Amino acid sequence: MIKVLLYEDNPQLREGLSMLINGSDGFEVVAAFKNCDNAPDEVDIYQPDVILMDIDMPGTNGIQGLKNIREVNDKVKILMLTVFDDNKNVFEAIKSGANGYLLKKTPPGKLLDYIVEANSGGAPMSSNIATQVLRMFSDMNNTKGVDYALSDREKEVLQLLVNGFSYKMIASEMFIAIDTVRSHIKKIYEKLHVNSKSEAVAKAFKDKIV
Amino acid sequence: MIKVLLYEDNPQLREGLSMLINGSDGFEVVAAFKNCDNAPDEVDIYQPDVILMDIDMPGTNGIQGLKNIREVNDKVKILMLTVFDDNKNVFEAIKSGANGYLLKKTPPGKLLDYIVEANSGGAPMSSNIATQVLRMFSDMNNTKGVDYALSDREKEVLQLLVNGFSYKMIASEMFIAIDTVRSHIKKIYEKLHVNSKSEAVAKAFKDKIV
DNA sequence: CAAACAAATACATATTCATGCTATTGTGGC
DNA sequence: GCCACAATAGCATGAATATGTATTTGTTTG
Repeated sequence: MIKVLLYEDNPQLREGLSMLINGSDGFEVVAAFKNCDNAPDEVDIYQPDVILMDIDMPGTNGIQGLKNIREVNDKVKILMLTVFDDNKNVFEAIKSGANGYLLKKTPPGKLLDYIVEANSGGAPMSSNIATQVLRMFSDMNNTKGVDYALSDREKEVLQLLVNGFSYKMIASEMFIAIDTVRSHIKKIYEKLHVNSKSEAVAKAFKDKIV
Repeated sequence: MIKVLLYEDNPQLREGLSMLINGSDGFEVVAAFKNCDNAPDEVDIYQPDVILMDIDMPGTNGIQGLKNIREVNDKVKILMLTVFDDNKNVFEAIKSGANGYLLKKTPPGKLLDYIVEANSGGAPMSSNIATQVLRMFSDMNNTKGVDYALSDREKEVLQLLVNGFSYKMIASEMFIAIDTVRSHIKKIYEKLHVNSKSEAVAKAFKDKIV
């Protein structure tokens, strides 16, 4: 018997989900609430195996509820439910420890499968969500960054700037005159469209130049 | 009719997969190869919709094959097949543009579902793979970094430094005197063990303080 | 309430930066 | 050989930064 806890503000949908789940063998809705204001306590009381958590709720929303629960319980499986495959929320939910992310339009039969899957340690995701996750993943690790066409020498200087070297230190490190360092840096600023050392350093990090 | 291209070194498995797919309505195996040595050309010739790609193959392996194909074609859906849910390969495959990642023990019926799902833009993953991906994702983004015990005010200042603000700009932005800005920054430097703006900015990025 | 601490303010000074303009040298391509 | 360009170097000037020291005002915590 998989014990399910529901968080959904829409009364019709909450009732519908409860009936669907309670009417299926091996599932039981232990409780259902319309917001997450007391989620951690409720989880503690009802000891569910799986939580279905709506994202958009008045009061404490699903993402915050997820975080609150995860602060005290990282065992219960939490499936996020939403109408949109909103990039920002997906990302936030996943990094906050959600076990899956489903669209509300998920057909009822499939929803039960997903609950089972989550309960046994899987990570059910609606396929467009999964696609999005993979894309984020690959974006995050493949971004070569913009090409600012820095010369080798300029890259070297920028690298040293990033490492916190002063002009003087760069000069002695690279065996060139400090005025040369100045020239290089001026050129770097032009190419990066910045006008201070710290901006250059920040940009170097952001655009993964270094 | 979904056109499938197979890469699998084991002859039995290759035959088995071919028969399964060809024997199902709406699927057709356009070709099957035992390694990826000429994958990009073969993809070009056979124009498949979906590629099933074994990871462990002699010669050019699946990961490399994936990369080679993706250099010339980012439209074809590529499903990786493997016996292990090997962390490193999963990661590498995903960031190289795989559309899904399946374990070989996936039951035949489900495999066909997955092919359909990939063909329609989804990202099918065996559930333990999905779990792993989520975990990687959350590990990667939850690293709070070292705690330097910066005060709220100091964090605010550091944030502005990172955004390339000068002392003067920070002062007017935060409605405080420039001398106060100085004090805050000095304190930040002490806590971060640095002694220049650009070092502070670099450290803020590295340690994900901002 | 007192102690501890963060936030804010002030002043002084040496160093470092940003930016302008100019000029020489070396290298690769046409 | 000439051209374009990167790398080097020099000079000048005003702005910004780093660092020290010291005081006042709130807040939090024991």
